[in-house]
Amino acid sequence: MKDSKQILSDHKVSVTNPRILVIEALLENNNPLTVDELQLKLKNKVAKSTLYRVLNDLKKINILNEFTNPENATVVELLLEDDSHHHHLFCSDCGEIIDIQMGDEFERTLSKEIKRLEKKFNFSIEDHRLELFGKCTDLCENCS
Amino acid sequence: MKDSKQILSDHKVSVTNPRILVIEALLENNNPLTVDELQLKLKNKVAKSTLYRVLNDLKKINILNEFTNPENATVVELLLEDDSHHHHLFCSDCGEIIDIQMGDEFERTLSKEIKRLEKKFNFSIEDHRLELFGKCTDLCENCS
DNA sequence: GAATAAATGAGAATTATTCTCATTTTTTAT
DNA sequence: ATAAAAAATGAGAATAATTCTCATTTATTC
Repeated sequence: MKDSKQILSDHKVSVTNPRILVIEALLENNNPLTVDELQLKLKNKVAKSTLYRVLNDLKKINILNEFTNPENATVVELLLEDDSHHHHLFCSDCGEIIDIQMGDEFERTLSKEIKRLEKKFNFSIEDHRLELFGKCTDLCENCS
Repeated sequence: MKDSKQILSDHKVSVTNPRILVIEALLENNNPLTVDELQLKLKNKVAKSTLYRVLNDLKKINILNEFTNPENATVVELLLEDDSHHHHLFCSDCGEIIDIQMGDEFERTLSKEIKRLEKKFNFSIEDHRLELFGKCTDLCENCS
């Protein structure tokens, strides 16, 4: 597993206990967590205000991705250098969020479309996000 | 312009003044509005609690699309029968949100990918959302 | 290791949204 | 058209998520 202290010093920010604990909690999970789930994992070890501050710190150094699930709860995940571009699949039954990669053909087609839209709307498009919504049919223990 | 009273009665819900005003405010704009912007447009005419209730009512009858902008503010737009499937483009300078349509080739490629992912994760995927982020370079009066 | 700078914890403040309930409006049935 | 019943509204209280404040603690620098 990656070294949380190393991650922090690589990004030239102070290495503190709350930051280490938050990064470790996020590293333990392969998939994104809601802030509530994260808070639970850290129970008592990091103050609520500190947790939010640390999340903002990690966003500032660009190693945290933040988005919302279909219930509008905030979801976070670590984004380390070697993670490649990915999207998310949400289960509306159990709330699970799965990281997905789209195939090359998809990303190529999307790039073409983005070029077209940039011209059409005179925009410079810098990023995109694709979210898929559905139900995990029998994969997960929460969904029957 | 569409008749807001008609829309409500077509969906078998009571035709009330706050609902009419909210629908009309949304009809006036082609692009989505944040709840704050909507509240401003309705200034004094609809109570805050009623506005939120009406938005929930419209969601229940499936004529309202709700999502969040990159600042996590709630954004809403009317979704009437003849509106076709579309996505959103966000300007990070002025906050404008533009409805966009993707070309057929894109949607075809996406469908193929979705089938692949359904098998891979044993999911039934029912919906998707694509969001593009960028800056409108000289289109808009707010962006220099 | 001392001085300086930065981060933390606890809880107050803020913001967005939902809830409560007495009153008003709309619908239904005559 | 009217009365009774049902549903929606307004005002503000309650709740939830997030940010802010500030005295204390912890990290960094030299």
